[in-house]
Amino acid sequence: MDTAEIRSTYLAHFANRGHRVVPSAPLIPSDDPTILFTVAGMVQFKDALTGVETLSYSRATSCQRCVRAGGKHNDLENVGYTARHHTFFEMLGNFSFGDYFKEEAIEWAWEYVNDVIGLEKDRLWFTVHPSDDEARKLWIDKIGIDPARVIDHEDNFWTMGDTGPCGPCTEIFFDQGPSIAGGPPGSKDEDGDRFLEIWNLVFPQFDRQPDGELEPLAKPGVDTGLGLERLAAVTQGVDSGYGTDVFAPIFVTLDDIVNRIQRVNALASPSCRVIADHVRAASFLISDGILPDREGRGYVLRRIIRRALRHGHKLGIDEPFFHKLVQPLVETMGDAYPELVTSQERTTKALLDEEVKFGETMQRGLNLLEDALKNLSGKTVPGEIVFKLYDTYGFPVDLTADIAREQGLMIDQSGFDDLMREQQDRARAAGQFQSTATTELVIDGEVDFVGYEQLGGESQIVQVFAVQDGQLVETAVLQDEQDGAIVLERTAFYGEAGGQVGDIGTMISDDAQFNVVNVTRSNDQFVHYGQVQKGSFVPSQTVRYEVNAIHRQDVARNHSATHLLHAALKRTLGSHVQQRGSLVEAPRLRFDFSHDQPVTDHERLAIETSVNEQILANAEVETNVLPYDDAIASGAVALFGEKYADEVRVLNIGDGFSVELCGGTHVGNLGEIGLFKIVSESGIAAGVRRVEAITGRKAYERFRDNESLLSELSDRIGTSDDQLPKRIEQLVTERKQLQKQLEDALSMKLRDRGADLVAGAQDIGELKLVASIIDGTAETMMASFDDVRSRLADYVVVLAVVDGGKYQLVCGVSNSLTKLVKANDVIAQLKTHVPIRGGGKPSMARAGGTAAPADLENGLTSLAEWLETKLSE
RNA sequence: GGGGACGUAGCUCAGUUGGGAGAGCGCCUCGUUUGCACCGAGGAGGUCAGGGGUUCGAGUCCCCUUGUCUCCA
Repeated sequence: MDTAEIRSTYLAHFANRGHRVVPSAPLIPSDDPTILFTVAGMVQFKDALTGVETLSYSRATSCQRCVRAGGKHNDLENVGYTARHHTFFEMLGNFSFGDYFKEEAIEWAWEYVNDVIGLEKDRLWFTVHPSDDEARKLWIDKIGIDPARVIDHEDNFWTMGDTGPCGPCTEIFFDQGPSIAGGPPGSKDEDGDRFLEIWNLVFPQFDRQPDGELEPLAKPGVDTGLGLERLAAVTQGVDSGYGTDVFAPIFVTLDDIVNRIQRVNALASPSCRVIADHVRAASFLISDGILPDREGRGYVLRRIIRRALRHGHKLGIDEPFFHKLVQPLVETMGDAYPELVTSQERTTKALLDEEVKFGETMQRGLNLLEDALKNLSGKTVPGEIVFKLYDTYGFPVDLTADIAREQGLMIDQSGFDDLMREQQDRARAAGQFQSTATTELVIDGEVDFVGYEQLGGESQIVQVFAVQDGQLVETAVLQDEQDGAIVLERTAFYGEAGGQVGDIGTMISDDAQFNVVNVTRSNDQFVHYGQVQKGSFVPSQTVRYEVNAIHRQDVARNHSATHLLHAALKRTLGSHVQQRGSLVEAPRLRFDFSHDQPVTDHERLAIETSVNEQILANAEVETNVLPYDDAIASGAVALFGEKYADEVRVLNIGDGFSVELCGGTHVGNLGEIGLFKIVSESGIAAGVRRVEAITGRKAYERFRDNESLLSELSDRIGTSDDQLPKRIEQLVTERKQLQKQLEDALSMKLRDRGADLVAGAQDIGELKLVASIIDGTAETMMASFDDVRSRLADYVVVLAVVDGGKYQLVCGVSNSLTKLVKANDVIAQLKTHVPIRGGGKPSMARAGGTAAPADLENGLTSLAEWLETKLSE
């Protein structure tokens, strides 16, 4: 049975048993910061399994793409050396959210492996948790398994964390026969590949308390995971996933590449297996929006790619090859994963780029290593050097060892390991951020939101809250001048969501007024925060509410503009652009998105222009409410990390320019935005850029201010606006020329001064002493200094200028004399007369200070005498 | 989230307890030569990533910002 058939028969098997077939979630978990990647089928159902969330169905089945290559679930190092580990694999699963339990789960699993796949009973083994009599009984009595093949195993207990849902599990193993080493589960040889775990059925039935107590869960569930590659290997009679049909075209290509260099059976070569595995992980990660990067998920991806490249290098491949494997991968998996096909070009390019980049890193590392080895004494390369090459320059440790070995050297592995451990400890210690457990207000009921159509109306108050000690507390009456919050039956106020801030406005009733300053959501209720202006408010009271229309309109402009910006970014920079954060408020908008380099001026202009063209075209903003699946099928953009209801609101802005799911408030026609202007672009995290922009009134104000700034500038310079750049250019050039002329003139003048200074030199024995305070700056002093020196053979020259109340001194001694007199000694001598500081080399020294002129004069005069005694020593 | 390294002329880079901003290639002018990186002489080109601090003096030391490379979580 080929892989595609296993996939489809599995999903059909469970669909026939009332399961909703749910498509594979992306590899990036939408809203789970605790894991790097989707590591199992249950990841997308976590909230449903724990009862936090209720779905419209209680049974689901899926074929989930998974990556285990970083964080807690990390199989990276094992890949290639065992038959069963993959960084990328597909997990078939069926799930019950408080619906069926052990009996059905075990029965249906058995029907699948036995009836559908046709695995022989006497090749299957089972494990259960020692405490789980129920599961053991089901296997033996209901299914009729030989009790000797149902093994108790302490490990068969699944937990999600230290607390929370957990429960026993039962596993199905397949015996691949005596030709492969290994023993049945529970035996001492269980780590071998002979007995292959193919399916794990987990039964979350307890809720572990902080004190360790296991409390029975009200609605126990089922969560199973069947390894697709393993089952395919078993049914196809091969000893590992690498031998199955999904891998075949990859190995054909790989065989072709490698066998140009050496005779290798690619399928049996660990290096080739690593490469074949990693191209799947890398390609799927890239198609799910990740790019090789320095941090986080992107870093894990980079490690996967570079590990593959290193194995390619080991095989003797010395040119980019990895990207060539994308094509054969798409051939086998493109049907099941259409996103692979659409991203094929992008994936190939990303891999090729990374290959080139890694080549540069390797070359740089080789140069550094060569230098380090040159200066090495002894036979061992110190751990610090190995570590530095790896840590700072990314040069693989095993490669360092290879090169060292070629030169008869060893590397200090344990020294390296120590440093590595320090690095890990440091990072781990710093990574433990405290959980900010804020007590959130939870309010039941659902508000009737009429804010899309109206800005005002009447409603009854449901609840009122007062602020006490910084917290909201429900109260019977909200008094005059009190800060608090009001919950209404019906409202037009938009509650903060999706990056859009809450509305502001007022509530009025008879003699009372409440100013709303913010509105947030609690479940399906809206909480209107604010202050009582006069009177008081109580539940059941009827109020007239009024949203501030100007604020609403400013926000709407920015929100619609945000959608246009998002679409323009995608069109201009590429489809890898994903929204990473968004803030929409009245004065401005802020949009964070994935992009791995700064946006160039040119791109920025193109984006801005594109948005403004849409505004000028003034299309009507269309809103439709559709079933979620229909909306996605029609190409609407949904956001990672957002949960959507079955019915969603789809905004079509600019006749299809931007089609996005959104619950926010928008303008009616794009022209209302007026003008869109990007005011800043910056990086906020690795691979994440931030754009801030303004629209409407703010954009106009900015335009107006810039206009007046411009006319002020042109007034000052005395030219028209459009001539300003040219005129400034002229002025700058002119200034440069004048400066140069001035310098030339000065140096002409100083040449004469040089002659004068030499003429005034004192003879001290064989040498000439020049010691003078001259006019000019530190800069011109150096010119004179040069000039004087060029006119003399054996000399001591000291020149000084006064510049801004400070002295600058320079002292030079001809090389012929530095054995007798050192320039820094001259400075030291001067220090005894004048409070200056400085120093330098024997041939030249510099100093400065804030002495009175007379002191300096005295100091310089004293030098002649000092020199004479010095020379006579 | 925590470390390490780097940013100097158009390009590749050097710059040693802090003391006058450099080399090679490229470019321009002149000369010589005219077949394989021609040669010789002269010249232009720099906010030493940006900002702040310490200092008489900062490319060099300290802090911040920004960008690039890299390891770890």
